[in-house]
Amino acid sequence: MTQKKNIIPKKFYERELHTVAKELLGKILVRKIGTASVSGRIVEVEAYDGANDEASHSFKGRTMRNDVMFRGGGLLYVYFTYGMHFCANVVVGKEGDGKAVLIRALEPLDGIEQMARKRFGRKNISGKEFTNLANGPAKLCKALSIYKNDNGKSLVSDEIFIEEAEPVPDSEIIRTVRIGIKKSVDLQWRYYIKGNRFVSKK
DNA sequence: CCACGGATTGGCT
DNA sequence: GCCAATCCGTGGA
Repeated sequence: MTQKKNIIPKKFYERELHTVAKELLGKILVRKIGTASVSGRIVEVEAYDGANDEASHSFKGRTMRNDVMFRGGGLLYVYFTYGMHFCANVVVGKEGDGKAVLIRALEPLDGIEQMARKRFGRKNISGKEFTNLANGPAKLCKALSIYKNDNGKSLVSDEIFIEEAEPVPDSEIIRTVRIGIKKSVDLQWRYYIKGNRFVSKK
């Protein structure tokens, strides 16, 4: 099938930060690489707010690095960290807001052999390696070939987009503190699907 | 199973 | 200079 799928429209991303974060759970992130398609179900996210959130890249205002976060909902914000990793965010809200949702983990769906090659250099992998394909923010970027040149791209496009899917009921969503930050550590702005094998950390 | 530290670049003080 | 929205290998319990 080369038919257009149900790509989530820009309006979805322009709503309230935590509403968008929770509703992103269960949706499908799709990356087209040539004629191939690589995709995964979003199972873990974190919200970052420009205001009252010291852990957010946007907290201290607009700079060259975080500019995409301020351009309004529906864009991909990719940042480079620890000298070697990329992480992908969905920009949320209106122009000037500086809000985004970090995609922290995917359940691999299509293009699993492609992901395996990107992550481990071969197409045949163990069960443990399968669990490890995209269960972290930098791992999923490597699996989907998301790099710095993808920063600022529209998610309402043919190349990289998020597909509609059945919403995950509130009873299946765990809300807890974010991972790997040293500021605003008490905000419970991390959301993940209860019991999912591909969540990075319980 | 868990804890720890090295890798390695670029943005900001 | 400092240190980061991370990952992986190593070493010990």
